[in-house]
Amino acid sequence: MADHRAVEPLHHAQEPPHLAGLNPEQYEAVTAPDGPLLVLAGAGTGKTRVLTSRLAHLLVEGRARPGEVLAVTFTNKAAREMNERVEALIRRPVQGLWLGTFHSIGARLLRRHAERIGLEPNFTILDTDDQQRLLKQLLEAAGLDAKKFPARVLSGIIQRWKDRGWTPDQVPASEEGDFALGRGIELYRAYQQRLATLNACDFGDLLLHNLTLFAEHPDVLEAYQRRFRVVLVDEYQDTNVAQYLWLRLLAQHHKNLTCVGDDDQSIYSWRGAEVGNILRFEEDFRGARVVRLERNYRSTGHILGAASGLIAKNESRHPKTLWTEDDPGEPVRVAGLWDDDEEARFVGEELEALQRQGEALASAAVLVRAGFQTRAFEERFIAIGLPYRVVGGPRFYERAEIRDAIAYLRLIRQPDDDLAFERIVNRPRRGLGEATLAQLRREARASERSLVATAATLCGGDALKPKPRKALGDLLAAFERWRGLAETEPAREVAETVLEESGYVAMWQADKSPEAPGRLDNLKELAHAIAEFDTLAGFLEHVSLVMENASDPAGDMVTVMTLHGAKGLEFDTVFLGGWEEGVFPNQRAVDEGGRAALEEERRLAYVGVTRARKRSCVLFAANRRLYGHNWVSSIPSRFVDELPAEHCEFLQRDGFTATRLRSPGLPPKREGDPLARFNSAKIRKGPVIEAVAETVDDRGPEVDVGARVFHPKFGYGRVEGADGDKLDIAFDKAGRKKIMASFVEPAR
DNA sequence: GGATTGTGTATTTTT
DNA sequence: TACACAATCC
Repeated sequence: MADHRAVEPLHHAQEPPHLAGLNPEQYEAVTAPDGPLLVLAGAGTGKTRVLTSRLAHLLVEGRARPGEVLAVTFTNKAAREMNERVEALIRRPVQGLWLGTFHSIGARLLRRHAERIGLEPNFTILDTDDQQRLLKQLLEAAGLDAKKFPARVLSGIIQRWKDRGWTPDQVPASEEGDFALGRGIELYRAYQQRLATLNACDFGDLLLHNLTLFAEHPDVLEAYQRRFRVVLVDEYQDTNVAQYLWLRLLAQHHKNLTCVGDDDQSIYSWRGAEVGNILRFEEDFRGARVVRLERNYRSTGHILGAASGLIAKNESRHPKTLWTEDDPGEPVRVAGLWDDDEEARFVGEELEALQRQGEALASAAVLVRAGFQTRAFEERFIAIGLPYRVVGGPRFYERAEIRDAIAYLRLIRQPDDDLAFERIVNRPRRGLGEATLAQLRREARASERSLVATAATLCGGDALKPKPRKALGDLLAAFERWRGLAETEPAREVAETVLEESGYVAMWQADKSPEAPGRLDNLKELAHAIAEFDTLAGFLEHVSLVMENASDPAGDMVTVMTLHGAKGLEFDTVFLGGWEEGVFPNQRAVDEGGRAALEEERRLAYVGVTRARKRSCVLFAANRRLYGHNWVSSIPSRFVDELPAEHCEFLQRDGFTATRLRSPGLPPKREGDPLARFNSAKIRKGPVIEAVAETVDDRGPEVDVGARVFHPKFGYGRVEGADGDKLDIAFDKAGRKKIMASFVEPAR
């Protein structure tokens, strides 16, 4: 993203900093008059720079005061960066901007007007874990089999509905799939009711409730419409329908909306993002000006050429051609290897070579499609003592101990937070088990009150056995005490006291598992973070909306992460692992999303290649270990074939390490030239992962994973895997089943 | 009520 | 393989 390189100035030296050194297109975008503006900014063309410069420009020119600017991003990081850069450009702090993520601004608006839609201003923001817990309860209450209908799936369905801006009443009946026997919408409604009772929201609600608020209270909407003279949006290609509607409403009065994005980098459709939003911009906002940024300041000619050739295979896109005045540089190297271990070894050796040439490890990254691929690299890097860091994984606030601690704090702030209560009633163990809890829930439901309120009543009577009654009473008394404390003491004091007195810290101190010390450290870090906040409320908001992984890249190390995680970043050298059919493009994505999903996978490939400034290296392996000891053989990704040959260098066998150590039994013995298979393999349509040789039983007919099969009762399906002589088949109509191989025959 | 054993599942994850 | 969750046992 960062473009710090000097560009020959178009205008003269007296230009203010926010206009200095812009190329003509950037200048046009930054200085464009009021009105809808779409900046189509290819990878590495200075997108963030344009956005921040425009914001600075509008402020400096007095076209808007800070309080009249709404600037939205997707990530906190982007928001922070934007703020810093604007301040750097105009050389003073800016206060009063509405600058933040969609979610944080949605929450801010919602807290102001919560009562208008039946919430209290101190509503809790639930995360995914809470959501699923709640949904699970609802599924159970509805008498549905949690195995067959996992809360995780329902949560996904509801989120997608929310992404499209649908309240339960607005979900079209045709959208009701077969989940939960066609009771999805009903469950969605029940879920929303439950949230309202809990005075809680999930992430999707932060926007959806805004939409409801605006629809039901035009006065509120109008106030904001008038207020926001300027609306700026980053990564517009990633907006979902709800966000689009929200923006359109807010920008409607002044119609002064600037959206920056790149349809070729839309990689979040599975999270509800609609590429259509950016493709349709000119229709949606009449008279919109469109500026294309096509001059790339990041990558060499070969890298750009390879990436452009690849992305040109997509049909749904705004055509654009990136160019650079840079040298062609090194061609993109493409290497085929025997298996994932060898792939990792190859990368390790390359990194060591780079290091010998004086390159910093921190300037290199290994990018993969999915998390499981990082393992081979990690093992190899550990083996050769190469410093690395894996970005991603569970976030700080998703860790169990942090969530527990936060549940205590939430409960102090909002006694009716049943989810928080359930989480910590018995952590540490207080002898309040399932039986007591079930009784509590029953009573609570009957009296339509929260668990804490019910518990208080129950402790007064003799419905509970003495032991649990005492334990529960003590806990409630403790909370009363802590709430009193919270009135006077700073948030950090409160948190520390609570964690001590509740026995929570002691619980981990007593724990002898190897993770325990780390967890205690995390709790300390949490307390440290709280110190920055005056109020518990402020901290909790921060935690649910902002808090990120504490990942300080201390020292010189290689970054290993997923392609999704790499968006917006850049490195001198990038290794792109696992370019095999099935892995990348990911089989499941293609199965579920068809051509559109394939194009998204291709965009992901494009994002990957364009992360590199100087060197890009694409890798694929003939054999790969999936979960433990399942080996799959695969053929190179079609994306490998789509890389224009004139920008690539295909490494020959000589480039590989010839000798290998192999653990017993696995995988298929190497016969002849491993590349021979690749060279002869033509990308085939249809099934892509060839076979799970080890797991298909000899007695049954050999059926390839990925094969289409027919079953007399369940109809057509696709073989997903094999276990002995049973095949794991995903039937088009009947769902996923394990079937004896002899019952099916190849389709057609 | 708590510990233990067994079973099923396994993309991507800005908030 | 690894992990989460549920059924099962003490």
